[in-house]
Amino acid sequence: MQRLRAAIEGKTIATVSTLHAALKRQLPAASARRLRQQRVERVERRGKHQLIHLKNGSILHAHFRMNGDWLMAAAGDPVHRFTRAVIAMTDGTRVELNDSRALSALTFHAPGTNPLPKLGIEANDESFDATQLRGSLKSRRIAIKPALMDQGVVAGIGNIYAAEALWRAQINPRAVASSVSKARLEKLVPAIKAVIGDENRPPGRYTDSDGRGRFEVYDREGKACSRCNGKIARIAQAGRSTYYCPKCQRS
DNA sequence: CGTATCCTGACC
DNA sequence: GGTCAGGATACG
Repeated sequence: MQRLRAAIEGKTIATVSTLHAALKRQLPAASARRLRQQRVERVERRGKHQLIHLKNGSILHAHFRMNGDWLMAAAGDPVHRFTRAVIAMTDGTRVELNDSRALSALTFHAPGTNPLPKLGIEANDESFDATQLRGSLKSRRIAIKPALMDQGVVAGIGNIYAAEALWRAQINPRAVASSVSKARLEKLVPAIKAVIGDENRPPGRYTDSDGRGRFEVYDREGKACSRCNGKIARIAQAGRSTYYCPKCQRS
């Protein structure tokens, strides 16, 4: 996001091209054409969504889903193997939407239209605290983990961060969302802020260059919990894997 | 609530 | 050659 902002804010789009059928479907040539010669006024993040606001009020919306990332290149550089779309600026800067699985979203929105679904509060919002979270969870009788992944509760929490935050706050992922105590939520809020704000965790990278996992519970089934030495378990919730420590994450 | 769909690299 | 993972969406 910061890199994208630095690369294109204040500059003018020359062309936007899609290189993969799935992306072409989302951003047809006619829409891509409407982006030409538009100045990028600002780049905004809302949860996992990235909004590129253009001079005439139209918006280019991007969402990486799981694997996507921006690659910065210059005119003339070879296009990366997994680049699915390219934003070329008039000064020669090139930004590539790199996504091996091509599940990313890239869509055009005419001036005045809202590109976003209903989103909950941002984790870094000042007013995001235990009271606020309790309010959003009050009526939710689903498990806390899928509730956290609901973008309408807190924007930007995915499968991995939900599990990591619950581990930090020592909350059982199966606990009913509406019944999690205020005291636990008081721990959960800073845990979410810490996990989401961890700049050392680039998107789409689950392991360090040396191959060591960088998460406390995610993808660590059967391994020892770093806090209590319990054995990390894996369960399925809402069709997703949930990893947690049954010994120190009790409801 | 659950399940299928999209898509493809990585792993068996 | 088969299975899985992941986020969002659509649907039973």
